[in-house]
Amino acid sequence: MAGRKQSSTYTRNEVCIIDCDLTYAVHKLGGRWKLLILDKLCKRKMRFNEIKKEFSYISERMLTLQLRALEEDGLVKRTVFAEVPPRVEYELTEMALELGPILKQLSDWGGKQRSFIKKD
Amino acid sequence: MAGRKQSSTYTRNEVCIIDCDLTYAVHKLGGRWKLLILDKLCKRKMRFNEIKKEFSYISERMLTLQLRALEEDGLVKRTVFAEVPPRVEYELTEMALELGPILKQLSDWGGKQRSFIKKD
DNA sequence: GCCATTAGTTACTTTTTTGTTAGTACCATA
DNA sequence: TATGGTACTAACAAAAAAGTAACTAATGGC
Repeated sequence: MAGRKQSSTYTRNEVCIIDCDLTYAVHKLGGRWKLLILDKLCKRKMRFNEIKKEFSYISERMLTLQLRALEEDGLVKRTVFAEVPPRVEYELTEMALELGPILKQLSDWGGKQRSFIKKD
Repeated sequence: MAGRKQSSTYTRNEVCIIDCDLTYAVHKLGGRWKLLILDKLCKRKMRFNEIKKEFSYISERMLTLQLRALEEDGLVKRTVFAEVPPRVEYELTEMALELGPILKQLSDWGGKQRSFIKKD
């Protein structure tokens, strides 16, 4: 996100893609781990290491990056407790909760598409 | 899609991501231009160059790649007419049409999220 | 024979995204 | 004084996605 060339075609196209509400939305949810994280958090608030343990192979760096992006986009609320060792809790915002039913439908569609493709 | 290392963490994680119906679905729709193309095609069937003209800055290569991926995933039907110069028409499949209402909701959510974020 | 037209393909470069590894701060406890 | 636990950060490397530019096939009309 930081340190991009402002004039590349890549960036110019991104601007036009973000212009559309739909591609904007997918852009916001498109990180590799974001939806999986949201899925875990919709059950309950979790600490950093709890989330990490849900995904065998995610690196701490990636988890941090994805969580920060979700926070910046108003989908996740991050609460830091002034303790040692540190405790940080993550939970979904109202905005993210509204996404739930839509993602459920998308998930159903995914399952259907998958089995449809496999038939061939 | 072709020629990937089979053993990288990237690929191993992808396997586990594709395992989930939701992330699978987003994976299928996640190409930069795919949703924009679907959006145009849901109005009417179109020829290659017609689609191209809808997007000022897409390259022929990218358009080809995205269309082929959509075709492979059963979202777009490609019809080649045996004429010279060639004529090729693209149209949505039933599977893609079912996606319409879901994408509409996602688009609405995107608009809402965008204005919510801008307020700060 | 030569050109224009459509829908591509190929080889290559650029940019972004994801992953690896080692290290940090903090303080309570042994 | 050393150790452990949590939630990170920084520098770097690997992989994928996107973009650029030049080229192709086929044939009807000139």
